Amino acid sequence: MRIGDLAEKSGLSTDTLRYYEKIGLLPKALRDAGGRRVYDRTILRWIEFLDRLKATGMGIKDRLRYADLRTKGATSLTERREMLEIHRRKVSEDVSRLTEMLSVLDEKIDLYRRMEAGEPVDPAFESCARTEHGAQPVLKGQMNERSTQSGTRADAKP
Amino acid sequence: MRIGDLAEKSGLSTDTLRYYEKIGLLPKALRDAGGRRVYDRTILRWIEFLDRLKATGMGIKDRLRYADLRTKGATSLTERREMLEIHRRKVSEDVSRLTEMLSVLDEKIDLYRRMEAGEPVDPAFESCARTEHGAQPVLKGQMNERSTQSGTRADAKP
DNA sequence: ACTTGACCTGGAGTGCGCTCCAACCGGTAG
DNA sequence: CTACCGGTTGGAGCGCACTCCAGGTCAAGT
Repeated sequence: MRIGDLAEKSGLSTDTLRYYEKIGLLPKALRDAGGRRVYDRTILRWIEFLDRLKATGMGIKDRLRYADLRTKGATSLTERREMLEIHRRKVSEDVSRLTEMLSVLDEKIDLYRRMEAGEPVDPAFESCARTEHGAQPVLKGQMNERSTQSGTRADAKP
Repeated sequence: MRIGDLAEKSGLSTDTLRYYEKIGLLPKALRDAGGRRVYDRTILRWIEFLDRLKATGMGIKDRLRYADLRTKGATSLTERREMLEIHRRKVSEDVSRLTEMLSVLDEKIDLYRRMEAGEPVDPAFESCARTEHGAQPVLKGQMNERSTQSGTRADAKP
């Protein structure tokens, strides 16, 4: 399997694969007679796992650290487990944050929908979708693009 | 309220606040006699919401787009709602991905724990934690830092 | 009057994570 | 033989999202 095939199978570009090898995320590939990288399919598991780490917010440095530990074999098991546990906690926090956001979005989408329908939405307004509220010029009129701002300051950056 | 206070209350740095204003995420602040930015606490809601969008993976361009729509008032309600709906879908997908990862991590952490305890873990090995498997040099010996690699290849760089 | 400190500006610098490029090489098909 | 494809390298460039800095202004405290 050469780099092009691996790229196709892994979903990463050949550039990215070489880059990952360069920085040490991927082990240095064996070469064929012509100096071209040759891969065996087991690398796909590792790439897939790396990808998952990345997709769940682990930065390159930590992935690198993990990759490095992995090359050290069984002696690094504990450290790797600890890294995964730390990551697990982060992912779990992310899930909470995102889930919370889902309901904020639902409230807001619903609010907007009601406003679009012309429903009077005023009292609960702020408490209901306790985030920012759509628009500030409730008093319509004088609301062209760049109106509401620039108290002092006449230049700034035309 | 001046920029320092806002920074403290919002958790953003003064630099970031000015940067956000420069790119248009925040409306141009009013100025006091001395040319210093003055904020009123309502801006905090908006910042908080922006922060949530960011924390849930919305890039600056989209936040900017949303901010821009917001300045247009009620006429942009539908577009804003559509943006939020699209974002909602993304967030929801992220939750799925992260949740999936949680179980992958749990399996792997558990596997590592069992390996640390010296339990024989071989048959289910690959299928159980169907990702990469910890270490390849099961045959220990000759495993110093940079051993396992560089089959062909003797030069490479100089 | 002077110092301090918070603020102002434009612009340069940073770190991440790729992505693209020029210039070259090697194997195969026509 | 030659064209072409897919690989090789080192290094430059990019987009994002800040972050830092020099050099300056202003207002309030001692």
